[in-house]
Parts: sequence; C-alpha cells; structure tokens
Amino acid sequence: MHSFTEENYLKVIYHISQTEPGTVQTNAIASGLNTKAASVTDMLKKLADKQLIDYIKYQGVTLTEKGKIAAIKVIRKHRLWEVFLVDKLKFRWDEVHDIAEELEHINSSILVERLDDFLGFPKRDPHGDPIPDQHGNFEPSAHIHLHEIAKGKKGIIIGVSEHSSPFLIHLEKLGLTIGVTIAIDGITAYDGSVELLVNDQKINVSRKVAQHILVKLEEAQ
Amino acid sequence: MHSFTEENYLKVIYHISQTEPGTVQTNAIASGLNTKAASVTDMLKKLADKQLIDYIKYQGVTLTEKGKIAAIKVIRKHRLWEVFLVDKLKFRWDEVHDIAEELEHINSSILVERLDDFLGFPKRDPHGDPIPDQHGNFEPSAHIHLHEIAKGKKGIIIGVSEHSSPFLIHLEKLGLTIGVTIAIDGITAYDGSVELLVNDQKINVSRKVAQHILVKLEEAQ
DNA sequence: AATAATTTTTAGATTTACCTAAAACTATTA
DNA sequence: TAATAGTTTTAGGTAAATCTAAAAATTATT
Repeated sequence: MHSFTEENYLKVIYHISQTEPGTVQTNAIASGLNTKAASVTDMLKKLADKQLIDYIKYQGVTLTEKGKIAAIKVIRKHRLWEVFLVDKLKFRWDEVHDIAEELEHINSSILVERLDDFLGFPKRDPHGDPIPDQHGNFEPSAHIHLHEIAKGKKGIIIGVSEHSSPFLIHLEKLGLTIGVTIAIDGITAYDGSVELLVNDQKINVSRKVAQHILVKLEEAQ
Repeated sequence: MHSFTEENYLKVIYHISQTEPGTVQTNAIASGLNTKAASVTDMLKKLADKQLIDYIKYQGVTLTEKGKIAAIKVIRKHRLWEVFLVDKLKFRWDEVHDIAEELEHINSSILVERLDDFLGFPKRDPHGDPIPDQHGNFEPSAHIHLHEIAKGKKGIIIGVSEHSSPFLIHLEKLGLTIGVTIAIDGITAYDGSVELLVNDQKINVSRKVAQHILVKLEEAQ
C-alpha cells in the first residue's frame, strides 16, 4: 500500500495534470502540498521507483497508469466521504473538505464499496465534482468557467473548483450554489468582474471568484 | 494534538490498566502494540514530557487525568465507528475492528458529535463495550467472565473481551452472540472447559474462549 | 545475601518525510 | 550569445518512530 504522504502527492499531481496540460512541474506540486521543492524532488524519486510516475530530471512528471489508478482511488474516497458528511451527518458544503482530506486515506476497499452503496451510488459530490466508480470511471462534466462566458449567455452552476471554507461561504451568501440558473449580464472592463442575473437580481462577482465557478451552458435554441 | 502513534500508546495503556491493577509495565505495552520494549521506553519518555502519563523508570506508568481523557476520546471514536460500520454499512461484528482502528484517529470533534447523533447516541458497541459520552462518562458493565461462573448459574452474554475475527467467527458458529441466555452446566476438571446450556442445547467451550466471554448473571430469585 | 533470571533502559542505527543552502540546470532577454 | 532570472536538484541535517545489542536495574531463587 501507499503511504498517506504518497497518496497526497499522487492526488495533487493528478489534479494539476487535469487543469494544466503537459508534464507537472516540481514547484507546482510543492505549492499544492505546502512543502518545498527539495522535498518534492525526494518524493518524486520514490514515486518513480515505485513506477507510479514517469519522471525525467528537470522536466517534470506524468502519472503512469498505475499512478493514475491510485490517484483516482483516493479521489473516489474523498468525494464519497464528502457526500456522507453532507447527506448523512448534515455538514455544510464548506465544512467537509478538511475532514474528507483525512478520511480519504482510510485503507479498506470493502469500506469504500459499502459506503458507496449506503449513499446510493452518488454521481457527484457536494461541490459538483464527479465521483469515480469502483473501476475508476466517471463522466467529466462539460463545464465552462464563469469568467469565460460571453455576455447574454445563460447556464446552471454545476460545481466549483475551489473548496475552501471562506470561498464557499461567500458563494452561499451570494446565493450562488449548485443548481442555480444564471445569466451573464456583462463583464466589467475595469476589473474583469462579472455581472450576473440570478432570479432577476443583479449580482456582481469578482473575476477571482468567477474563475472558480463551473457552469453548464444552456443549449442554444 | 497527539500523533497517531501517541494515541495508540494511550489507548493500550488505558486498556491494560483496566484489566490489571497497579502500574502498567513496559513489556505489556510492547506486546499490546506489537513492538519492542526499547521502542516503548522511548515513547514513554515522550508521553511523560507531555504529561500524559506518570512514569518512573523501571516502575511502569499510569495515565494522568489528561492522558486518561485523551485515551477515552480515542476509545469513544473507535466504538462509535464500529456501531456505524455494523448498523449502517452492514458489516459483521468480526469485520469491524481493524477498520475502526484506522477511523479512530480521524481528528475532528464536530465529526464525532455528529456521528454520535446520527447513530442515535448508542450506549454499547457491537461487542458490548460501553461507549463513553462526549464528557468521557460511561457506566462500566457489571460483568463476570464466563470461566469464572459457578455451575448452575444463569446469565446473558453482554460482551466479549477479544475482538479478533477468528474468535468472533467461532462464537458466531457456536451461537454465542450478545443477548443470548446461557446456563452453566458444569466445568470440566481435565481442561477447564465450560459446559453450557443454550436453548436446551449442550455446548462445550474451551477455557480460552470462556475467558473472553462477558456475562451478566441473572438476579438470584 | 548472593546469584540467576527477567525486565527495562541506553546506545547507536535505520527509515520516512521534511528542511536549508548551495550547486546545477533551463529559460529569458538584453 | 552571454548574463541574468527562475527552477530543480544535490548535499547535508533534523525529528519521529522504530530496531538490535549491550548494559543496568529489579525481582526471584537458591
């Protein structure tokens, strides 16, 4: 089995490779894990020895098939536990990330399968992220980031790409939660903030916030 | 907070001090944790520094109040997770120990309280052990070990003092589960095994097994 | 009380994951 | 293309938790 730490590295490498194309850089991993580049280099050697990543000095890394499977397993667990916390234990969506961060390392495949069953085989976690099934398969959601949407378009919020408590509490206050229908009223030239219409109410969202809101556009009629 | 390892030491020290009177010896801790006496000595110094135990060289240790509270917190978590696994995820009582051993180290007091609520504030875990409440209080069950009961007495099985899968599966096969009423038919002089009557059926239980079955005697009429 | 047996502790190493500081690469740009 | 800036790696070290082997203390036995 992989250590707690190894799993965290794999997870972060996976996430970075999903958002940025090409190989994953040492510094990106370091900042994702709040650690130093030198520490990352040490671990990359170890992960390469275990054939979880392909690693070329100074060039960055990519996950091997084996590494990708391991990463997805951790992500599956993380997201299932988040559903458990919100659906069963009545946590809010902004409270669950850190606890799931611990629970995701519990090592028992029977446990994961039983939990999945208990939760009714959910397809999405409380932040709208897809939950891989036991074979690691999931449909990536066809989303667009809010700040990239053109004026006049309509859509539904289907997820967020940041899970920190302050960010999610802010969204909650704005009424921007998953499932909410929005229309883009315009983009402010000065600061890049986005003008939205939500239930006929005008809402201004900073560019930084908009970057982390995932939207599914309404089909063109 | 205390490390994973420190918590395990505290838990084992607590358990040993419950079963044997007096101070807890280094070797007892070592065998309880499958480690070596030298490693235990190292850790005892550390726990003493943190004022979790009172430690006198060569004399053994006792938990301080602070140490006892920490130990009971871990035990509370362990037992609540066991209830979760059996009641909600439909695990058998012989499958839950190892998983709970991991879950007990998850660090979130809100989580524990929510879980307790979700489970309906259970008083006992699947092995009959009492679950401490959030202040650490619990009623220790007035039990007697099966091998110590005199011929002719009757009682109800209320718990077990071993949680290993082989032991519990064995009990299951014999029909000796929690809640079952038994009568002592006699004790075999030759090997100390116990003759039981369960639903008018004669059952022979080895002394080793009897030692780990906890019984509440029927009130004398 | 002296010796033997047992238990516990110390001494010195190992492994994992981390660190800082310096060296070695790679990329940028003047 | 040579200098500079930025990134990554190496070198050497630390802390936690473990180990073996040897020394010290305690307990039991003659």
